Amino acid sequence: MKVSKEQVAKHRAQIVAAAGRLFRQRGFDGVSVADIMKEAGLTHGAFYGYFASKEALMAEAAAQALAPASKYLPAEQYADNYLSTRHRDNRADGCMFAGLGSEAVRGSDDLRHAMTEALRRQIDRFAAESKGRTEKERRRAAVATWSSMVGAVLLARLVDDESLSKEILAGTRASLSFD
Amino acid sequence: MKVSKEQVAKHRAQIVAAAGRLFRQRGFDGVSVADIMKEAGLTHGAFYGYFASKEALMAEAAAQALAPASKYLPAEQYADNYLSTRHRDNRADGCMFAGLGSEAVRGSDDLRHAMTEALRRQIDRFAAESKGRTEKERRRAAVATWSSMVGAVLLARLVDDESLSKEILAGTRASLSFD
DNA sequence: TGTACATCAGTGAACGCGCGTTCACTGATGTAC
DNA sequence: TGTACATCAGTGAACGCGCGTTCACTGATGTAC
Repeated sequence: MKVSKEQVAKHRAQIVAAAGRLFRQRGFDGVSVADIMKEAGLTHGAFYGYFASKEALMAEAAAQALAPASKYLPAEQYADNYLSTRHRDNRADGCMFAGLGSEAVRGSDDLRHAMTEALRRQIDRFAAESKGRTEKERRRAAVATWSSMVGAVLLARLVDDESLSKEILAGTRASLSFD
Repeated sequence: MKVSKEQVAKHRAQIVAAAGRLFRQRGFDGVSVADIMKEAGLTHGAFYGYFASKEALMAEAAAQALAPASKYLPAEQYADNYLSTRHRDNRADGCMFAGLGSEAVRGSDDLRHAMTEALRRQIDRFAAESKGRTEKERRRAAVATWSSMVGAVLLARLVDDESLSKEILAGTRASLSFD
């Protein structure tokens, strides 16, 4: 049955949000269109009224999940949260790069582009709070900082030894220093 | 038709090697059992004479691809190679962590265990060549170094802008310092 | 404001396809004499 | 060393299944009068 325009907008947002969470939790290939639509409270048939393909939703869900956070945190605090066991254990709401990075490498141009733009924002942001006399030095520090944060969460999740996992998070956190 | 014992051993090695390359290149879900067997020069039906399941092969191929390199390189030189565009562009023979990390997180216990053991070896190795007066400090440095190297290759591959990609590799390389 | 009808979001069955896995069969290997 | 036969690695057809996607249909929405 037809549904009001407000419902349509709400349903679209629900689909994108559900996809963002499920993809991060189970990976792009680990989630079916039917899974996403069920999570959004609809049946799978309605999907193609909203998106051209699963691939198109992947790019849109990623762009949405990568949008800048509403509240800004200083880099020190951001790093504390990022390198926490809470983030490590909460893939569904966590970082796209650490959660879907190696799958996204093989993704569509749109997906990779959305991730590239988000990465640029992240580096610019860190550069503003990094040590270094020149802009070049600060960017260099920002790049290294962000690489190590993403790598650390990825490895901390991968490892099957809780104490090694914590060592990775804490060791990486301790090696970071901001302005 | 039956085949000699030498052939059997050779075929097994070919399957594991083909799987290691294809998985890294296209991801676990992007490669079928038939793809692997074709690459190994056999037909798909023979697969289950060698392995109990695709998942079992995933763990074995990972363990094999993670085995310590035959020739040892000093950390400085290892980092140069690791953070090169050559490594970035050669996923099939590259690092398992950067290539399959976010998929392996959702993998079998065996797969994750093989990766954990390889990670331990890598950290021990770097710790031996890291700066720091105490063993604790050297381990901390090694953890941070390895996190940033894995993260950098992952991000350098993901990005759709060649100059940003190179900046990630070079910026991360420049931030590393060994003993 | 009330009524008639065109629109179209959502449903659920159905499609074709590729996947992991199984299996009856084939024919070379390797063993027993 | 030569022959007869049991073994078993490899083949390729077939299986059931879940996937992404399509589509005829339904019925609530929203518009025209």
